Amino acid sequence: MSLRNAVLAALLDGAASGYDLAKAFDASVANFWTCTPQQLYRELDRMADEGLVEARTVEQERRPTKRMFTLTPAGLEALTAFTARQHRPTAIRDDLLVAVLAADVGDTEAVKASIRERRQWAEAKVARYERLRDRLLDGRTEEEFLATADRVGPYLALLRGLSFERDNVRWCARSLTVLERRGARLDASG
Amino acid sequence: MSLRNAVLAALLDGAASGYDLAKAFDASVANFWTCTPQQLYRELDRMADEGLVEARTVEQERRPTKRMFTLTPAGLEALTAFTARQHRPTAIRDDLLVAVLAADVGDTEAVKASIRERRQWAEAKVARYERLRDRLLDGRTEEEFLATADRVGPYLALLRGLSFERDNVRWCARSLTVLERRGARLDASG
DNA sequence: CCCGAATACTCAACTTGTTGACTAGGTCAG
DNA sequence: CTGACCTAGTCAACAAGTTGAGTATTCGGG
Repeated sequence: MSLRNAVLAALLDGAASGYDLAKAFDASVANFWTCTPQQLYRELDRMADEGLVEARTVEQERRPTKRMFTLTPAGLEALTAFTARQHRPTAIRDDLLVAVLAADVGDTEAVKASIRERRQWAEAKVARYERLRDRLLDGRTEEEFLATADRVGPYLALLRGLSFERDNVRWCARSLTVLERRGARLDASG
Repeated sequence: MSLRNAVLAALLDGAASGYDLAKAFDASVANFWTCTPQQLYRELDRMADEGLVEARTVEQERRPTKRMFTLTPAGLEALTAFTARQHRPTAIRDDLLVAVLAADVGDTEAVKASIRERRQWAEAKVARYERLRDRLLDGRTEEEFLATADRVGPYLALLRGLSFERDNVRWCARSLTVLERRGARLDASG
């Protein structure tokens, strides 16, 4: 039910095709909601059936026909109702953490490699988010932006994604030093 | 497939019943993997079928009969194989963030209330994790613990949960001030 | 002595999320 | 001029996660 709300929120930025959303998600909503194209198409169909979005088929010159989706008043209402509801806290739900939990018993070297890889990925994500932030700010200071912008929600959501990934980087670095020091110690003693 | 690995990792701490796990999860694995009791029972049955865990039925005096599960060598092997695999990064996947994304358009007051509630919840979680950490450290400094402990994985995973919730608290506070200042400004101007 | 909570599950139905294969033209680099 | 990637989807099947109800006993509080 919540992919639905993420889609509604994404459509606040204007009309989009399923294909657009599949990629645009990556630049905005993906901070906190990922999905595959299939999920999007399915959900968009359902939402169209229920009148939350309107689909217009658009024929194109040298490209496949696409369907553009826009929010309907009913969709906006559903989104507002959603924002008025309570939201349950979530956990991180990350395979890497499960692997770290078992790192001492399992393949420690492989886990260390995974952490290194994750750190790099998170650093890339941080850089990406920072570019997005700069684009949103568009030369203004944060102060100015917050005073003048139409909507601050997307900025706040972006900040959460940014600090999450920064935190990931820090944690990866810390975990690596711990596991490496430990490896050295175990080598020396046993 | 990953609840499975979380269960295997949880069983590293010793035998447990489904019911135990349903609660113990909250104290260790829940940092990064939540589930309902039903999911656990179902998964445990499957794992028993596949020989990853062994179930012993234990009759009790004044309580319902329970089944205690222990890791089998095959289970340990499966867990090791899991730690050797690559793990995909995850997003936060939090309804509250979707609501914040649409906060300007939706019910802003309700979203602010949700953020306040979430902040409190996260603070409670931080306190809980800190108690757990103290119990793990058991009077030792972190340095000492890392040098002497059998397994450091659970500690590292705990640290990730802890910093995640601290980050949540900070973000909630920040978002609240932004939304409140904005509310005041909008009231004054229009 | 009764009510509610805790222990320890089971069964069934449902919604979400994932995976893989398929269609079919357009564009661009080598 | 060919092969790989991009656009813009569709269909089907499955795995994972959620929700709600039901069972049967025991313990503690008022």
